[in-house]
Amino acid sequence: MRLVIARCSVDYDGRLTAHLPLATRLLLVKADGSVLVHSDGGSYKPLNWMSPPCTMAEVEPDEAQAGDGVVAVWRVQHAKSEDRLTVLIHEVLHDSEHELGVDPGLVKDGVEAHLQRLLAEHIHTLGHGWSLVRREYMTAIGPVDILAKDSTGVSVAVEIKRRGEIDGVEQLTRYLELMNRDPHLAPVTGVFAAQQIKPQARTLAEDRGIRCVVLDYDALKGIDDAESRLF
Amino acid sequence: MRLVIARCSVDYDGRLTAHLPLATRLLLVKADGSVLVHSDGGSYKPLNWMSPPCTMAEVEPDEAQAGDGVVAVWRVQHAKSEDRLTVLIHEVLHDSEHELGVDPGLVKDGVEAHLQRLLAEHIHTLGHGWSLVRREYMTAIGPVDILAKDSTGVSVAVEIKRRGEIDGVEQLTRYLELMNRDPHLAPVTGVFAAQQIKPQARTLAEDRGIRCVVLDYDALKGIDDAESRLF
DNA sequence: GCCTAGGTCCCGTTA
DNA sequence: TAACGGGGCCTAGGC
Repeated sequence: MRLVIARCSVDYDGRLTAHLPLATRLLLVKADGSVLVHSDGGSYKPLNWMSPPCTMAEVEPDEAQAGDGVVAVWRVQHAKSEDRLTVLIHEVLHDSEHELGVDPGLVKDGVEAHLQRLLAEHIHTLGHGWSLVRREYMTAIGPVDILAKDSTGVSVAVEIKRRGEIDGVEQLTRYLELMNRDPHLAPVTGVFAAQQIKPQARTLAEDRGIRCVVLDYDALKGIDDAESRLF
Repeated sequence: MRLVIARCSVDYDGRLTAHLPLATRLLLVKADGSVLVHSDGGSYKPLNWMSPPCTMAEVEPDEAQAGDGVVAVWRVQHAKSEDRLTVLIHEVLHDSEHELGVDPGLVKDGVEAHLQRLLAEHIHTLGHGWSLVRREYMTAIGPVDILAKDSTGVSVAVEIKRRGEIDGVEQLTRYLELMNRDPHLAPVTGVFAAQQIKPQARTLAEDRGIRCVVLDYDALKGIDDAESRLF
């Protein structure tokens, strides 16, 4: 990993064109050749960048560039597309190289998959006498997160989201339309379950007879922990 | 901006929990207090991070941590939530501070807004004799990108995307349903215009009688430039 | 302030 | 390989 602090201007040309005027920035060159251009604020997203696979070449400025005060030019070319990043360096304030090695990677917990597992294991939180048929129930247009039966034996398709928005309701609607055409399953009702449900999504869902349920991840995990302590 | 290369482990606890085992990484502390943890590969996204507004405190390791070889602990706490990042530093290999100043920011060209402007100005590329009614035509459920009239005077709602996927077709369908209930507008036909249209989206659109048009940004810009040169 | 829509989205998973 | 769905999404614009 190479770290360079430099006064520079940057141009990106590819899926769009973008330009950064002359200023002092961090240029970060990773071992795989990718380049990030960071300012001293904003978010984790660089101002500009080139993703791997790509190659970086440091070339001499031409006469016009040298006349403008450019001391070096970086050409970063993506290997599989026409995307190109050009850095015109006017002054180098820091330049260091570091050996990092391969990273063991990130371990996550608490995303949608966990919500789905927890809700499947405690399907009775949706209603007394409910039972799980299966998770990831396959249909012709994709998997339904959970298929269950209510206390009267009627099939229920459950769509789970961390944040319930309109496209999640559309997705569940497509599943319900399809499943209700299957005489072995019909009638199938719908439950839209999310940690948070946007007003537009709730309105659309209820307009279509889909029940909305707000999930509490910590409460579900609490039930899970309490039950596992019994064994 | 502070640049630290260190052997460290990192824990994030907030919207989810995540852990990075001990390895050598770049720790980047920006002027606004935000912290990025980068490995020597992957993408522009850090392995872990804390977004501003947040505060970073460097504290002494406790006895147990010191016994594990920890020489310093960074506690990065988000100012408006319970999100917290903890970095346990085992060895510092580099540590430098740099003054960057405020960045003048990025200038972009070629995003959806530009496509919309270009297509609105050259609406005849969709059909001979077509005319623009207006961009961002407001409806009860949101703005339609472009409302136009074809050569016979029939209203056309145009939805523009850089990449045309299924939810764009759903969006246009909702607009069309609503607008066709308005006797002043009906009948309204639909055009789904994008630089690239996914097969599933095309199938769904055509099944609903929506015409699909692939846009060529460079060609539209060429027309634009050619016309502007006439004046 | 919240909410919506777009992104050089990125990135994993799966058909 | 291409497409689809999720993200600690982030970020800009509208109300």
